[in-house]
Amino acid sequence: MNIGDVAEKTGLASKTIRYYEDIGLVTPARSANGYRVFDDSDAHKLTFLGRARALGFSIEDCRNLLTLWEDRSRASADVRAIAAEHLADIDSKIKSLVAMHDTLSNLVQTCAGDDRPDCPILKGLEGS
Amino acid sequence: MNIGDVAEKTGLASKTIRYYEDIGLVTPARSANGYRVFDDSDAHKLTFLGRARALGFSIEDCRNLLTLWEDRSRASADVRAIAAEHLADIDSKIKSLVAMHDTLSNLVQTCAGDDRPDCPILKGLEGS
DNA sequence: CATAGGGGTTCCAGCGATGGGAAGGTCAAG
DNA sequence: CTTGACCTTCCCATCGCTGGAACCCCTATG
Repeated sequence: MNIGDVAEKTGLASKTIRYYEDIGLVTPARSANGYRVFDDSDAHKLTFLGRARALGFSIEDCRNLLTLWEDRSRASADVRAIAAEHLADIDSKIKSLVAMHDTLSNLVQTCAGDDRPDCPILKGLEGS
Repeated sequence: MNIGDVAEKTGLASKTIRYYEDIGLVTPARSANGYRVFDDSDAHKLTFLGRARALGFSIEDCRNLLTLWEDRSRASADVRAIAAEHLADIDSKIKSLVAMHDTLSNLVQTCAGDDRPDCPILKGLEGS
C-alpha cells in the first residue's frame, strides 16, 4: 500500500502519517522509488493510533499504548493506568468547560442583545 | 506601575503581558529608562483580557470584545453574538469530551486491571 | 565605590500535532 | 509525449504563550 491508500483506509491524513513516521510511531518499508510501503500491520497500527488520538490520548500516551499493545506479555494494569489517568484529564477538562459554559451562559442570558450600548456581558468581564 | 506590579495585580504573567503588547492588545507608555509604564486603564484592560481568556475566548475574540468594550456606542447585540458563538463552541467541545469520556470509561470499566496480558482497552482501540 | 540582587529590556527558539505549499521525482493512461 | 495524479523532502505557519540568553537599570549594603 502507498501512503494514500493507507490514509484513506485509516482516515488519517497523509501528512499525519508521515509525521508519525518522523517521530517513530510507525516504520513503513520503502520501495525502490523511495515511496513508503505499508503492510497490513502498519495499517493496523495506524488505525490503532487514529482511534487513540480520537479519544484524546496524547502522542506520548499513544506511544506507550502502542508499546503495550505490541508487548504480548504486558500487564493490563499498565494500560488501565494510562487510560484511567487520561480519563481523569478528560473529566477535569469537562468540569472546567462546564464552569465556563455556566458563567458565560448566565452572561448571555442577562444580555438583551439589542442595540442599546449597555451590555451585561462586558460588565461581567470587566468587574469581579 | 511596572510590568511586575501589573502582572501581580492582574494575575497574568509578565511574559503574557509583553506578548499582549506585541500583538497590540495593550499599549503601555514607556518611561525614560525604557521600562513599560502601565496606568489604571491598562491594568483594567488586562484584567478584562484575563477574564475573557479564562472563559476560553480566543485572542481574536478578545480583541473584538476589547474594541466593543471601548466603544461606548456599540450595540450589545454585537457582544452577545460573539459570546453566543463561543458558547456554542464550548458546547460542542463538552459534547465531544463527554463522548470520549463515555467510550473510554466503558473500556476502563471492562478492564480487570490485573497482571493478565489480556486487555479490553487495547482490544477496544484495536477493533472497530 | 564596588558589588550583589532583583527588577526590567530585546530577541530567538520551542511546545503539540498537524496543515499548507513549494520544488521536484514517478507512474499509469490517453 | 504529455497530462495529471500521485509521491518525496523541506520549510514555514498555526495558537498562546513560556523559557532562556544576553544585556540594562535601580537600590541597598559592605
